Amino acid sequence: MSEEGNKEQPERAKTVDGLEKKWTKWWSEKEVYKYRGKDRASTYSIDTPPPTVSGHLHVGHVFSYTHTDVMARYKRMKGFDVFYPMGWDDNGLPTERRVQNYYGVYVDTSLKFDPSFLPPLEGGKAPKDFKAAPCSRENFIKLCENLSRKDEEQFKDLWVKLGLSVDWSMTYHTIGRECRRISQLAFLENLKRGEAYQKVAPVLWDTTFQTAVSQAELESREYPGFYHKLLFHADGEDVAIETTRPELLAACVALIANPKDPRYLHLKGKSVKTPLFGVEVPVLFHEAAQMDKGAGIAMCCTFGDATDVEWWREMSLPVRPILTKAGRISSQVPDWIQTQKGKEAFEKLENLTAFSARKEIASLLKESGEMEGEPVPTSRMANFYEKGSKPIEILPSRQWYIINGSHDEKLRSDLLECGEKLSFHPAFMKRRYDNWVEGLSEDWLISRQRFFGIPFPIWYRVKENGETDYLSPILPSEEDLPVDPSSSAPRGFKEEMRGKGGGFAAEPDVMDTWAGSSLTPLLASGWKRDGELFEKTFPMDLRPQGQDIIRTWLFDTVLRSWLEFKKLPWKEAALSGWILDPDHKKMSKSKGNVVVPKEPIEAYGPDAVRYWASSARLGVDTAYDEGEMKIGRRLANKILNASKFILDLKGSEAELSKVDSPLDLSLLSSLSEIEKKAACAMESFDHASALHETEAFFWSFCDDYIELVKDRAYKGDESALNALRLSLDSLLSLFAPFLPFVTEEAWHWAHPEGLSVHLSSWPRPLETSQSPEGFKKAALFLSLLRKEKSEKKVSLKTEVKKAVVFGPGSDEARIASNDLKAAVHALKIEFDPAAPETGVRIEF
RNA sequence: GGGCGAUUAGCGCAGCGGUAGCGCACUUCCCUGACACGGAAGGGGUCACAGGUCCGAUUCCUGUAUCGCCCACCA
Repeated sequence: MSEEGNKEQPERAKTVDGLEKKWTKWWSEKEVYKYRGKDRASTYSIDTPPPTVSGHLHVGHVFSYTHTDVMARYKRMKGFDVFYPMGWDDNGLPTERRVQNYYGVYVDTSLKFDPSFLPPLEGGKAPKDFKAAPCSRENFIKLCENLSRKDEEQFKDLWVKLGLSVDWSMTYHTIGRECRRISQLAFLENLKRGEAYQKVAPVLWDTTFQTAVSQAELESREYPGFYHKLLFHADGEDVAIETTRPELLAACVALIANPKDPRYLHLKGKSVKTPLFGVEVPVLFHEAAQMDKGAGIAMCCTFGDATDVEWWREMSLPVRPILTKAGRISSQVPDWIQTQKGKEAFEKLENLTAFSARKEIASLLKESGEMEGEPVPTSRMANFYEKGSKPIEILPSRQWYIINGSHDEKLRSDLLECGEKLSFHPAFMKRRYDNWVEGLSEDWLISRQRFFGIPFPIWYRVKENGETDYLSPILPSEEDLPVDPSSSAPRGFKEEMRGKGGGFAAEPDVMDTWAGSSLTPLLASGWKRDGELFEKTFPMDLRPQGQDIIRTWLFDTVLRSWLEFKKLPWKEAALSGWILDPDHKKMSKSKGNVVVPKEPIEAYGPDAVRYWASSARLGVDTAYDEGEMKIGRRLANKILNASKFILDLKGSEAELSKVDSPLDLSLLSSLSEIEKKAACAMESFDHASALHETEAFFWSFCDDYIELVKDRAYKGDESALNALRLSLDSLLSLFAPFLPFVTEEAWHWAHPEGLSVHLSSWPRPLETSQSPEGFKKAALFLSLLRKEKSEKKVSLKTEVKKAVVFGPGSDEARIASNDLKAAVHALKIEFDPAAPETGVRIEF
């Protein structure tokens, strides 16, 4: 490096440390990632997954968001105006629970908004005799927004550190005013078109959270239980059934056997009496009764499981619910139990949880001699609400639904058609969508009996007798949205009329969190808010997301978009895999194996962490691997040092017309091949091979090409200097989507007054007169000569008399004759293409 | 029970109808004028198993096993 060189340029860094601060600031000041909004054709719009801000930061976040960012940066360099907003998901149960604890409050929907409300706590620990304070839903939402803001800062900090090229001026919140407005508006549109409806029906019910939940929120878990053999009484005989849920005996409405089962045919048209309670129930026959299960005859209760619901519905059985919403046996003896013995038995079960009632009834049955043998332990799969800790119950209640094709074959096939038209990456992920749509058995239950969330924009008339008339909803007009019906009155009513005869009552429920999330493409692109933006960005180009939420987020979004526009919400869906811990267990908070993303970013640098993430293909579960990050860091440092070497050479320029040496032209051809391969890989969402193609070429470029032309370059050879500079620019661009920091740094060394590398264009392959083969063969022979020296245990710079290069391919390497000679420090070089085998020889 | 994916060197992963690849780790050598947070070279694999198609299969087909995920099963 010359003295003059030092004066012209500030000292160039040798390692990547500290680059992120410099460039994140510069990117933000120069608005490098701003969406310019020219028109639809030049726009590439991304439906970014809004992370749940009340969750803790997790290295898995880094993984999938990097995949998206790589694509965003690639598209930007391809000349697209990238619309890449960020949303914050601050809706839903996790936030609700956090806010309750943090501020020491709970929601009382009967309260009105109090602008001067101050929560009793602000983080910290609650004192011993602390009692949470009630507040209105609106106050609660305000508190949530306060707390979420803090969490969002943390997330934003991470995203910025990681180098996500998000346009931060386009940020949205899922509990924000605009999201509430859009969610309510979209719901009212569904309602208007008859796609949303309410009904009283058995629903999946979580007794811990005391809310209805949807099919999509279920997960099955192993659950221990006992088979109990109960004796029902028929004329002159006992009929034994087996059940794992004897506590529901009082809710029994029938015994069901298979119509082909000879064992029970004689009971046709007869009835039996239940043990303990002496309630008369019919013996009925249905195909769904399995002869080989249990005793082959089952008791149908309202409701033990989905089969009970099926029987109840198809055979018009009565409803005899005995469980409360809290999951306890009700505290009043139901009127269908009429015997004194039965009433006494029921009283012993009152208010017990299902779990305790099971034990109690078993001992009652044993006492009365109506249970055969002892309960037999068994383990079965039971459905749980994914966030719950007790099995789901099925209770009848009034809920809101949105159609999803489960009962509408036309809609179902339309939705399957949507799946056909959407490009899934990787393609096999489509099967999960198909399976889900094909397996839907109920419409989407969207009402939740929670307080925090987006309220339904509905009031009901209250009849003169004080009963709420759910059949006559009162709807707000579009310009009044968002509304909270529990704190404001519908137009034409005074607040005093709330809950009174002739007045109104609010729909107390809130919407499923996915009801809001399923609208992210509408929310982000400004539907019913900014018509111009909407035209330019919707339908969106890309939905990146996790494979675990295909059945929820992806499907729900497709559904809402289909119902609203009869259009797909996006063209492509990119599904990232899981992050596993180094032992290949799924990383999760409960296992305590979560890595906080800040640590590796600080230890290895953001480019290194991005390198690890980018190395994994879409849809492939990937182990957390710091080794891979070390490689990324080494690559980033190498890029810096190779750039430094090239740019420190005197008089280096980047003009193709000045490159005339065949080897240099061949190198550029070889590079062009990589540019094509990388672009092709990127277009098919295979960022990992784009990166690895580039990386492999880059190492050969450093090890072989630079070594070959070093001598010429030092001597100021124009052709070599220009080829080096041209290659450098191209390589920096190829790496830019993956390693945004180090490429930006080196790019600015090369173009001190220039734009960001991220706004430069993706390299266009150059056509040169030389094929790539010459360079490849020269590199091959250089490496053979190096090997020869290494095996002869001499230093690479040891001077040798003669180097002989022979065999097939040696003719093509002739274009590097002088460069090879210089690189191996040979006084003379000879070629012998006639030799049958490829090889080299060195004479000392 | 149905579906989807995986199985290739000690580890992490590519690949592909024609002699098995990359990186890490390992061994040896080198502070060579971009880089020691570096470089050069080397050893290491019956491509899970069994059949089939083919001149030829790690690759395509069928089946089996193991692992992971999704759905169904909850008497």
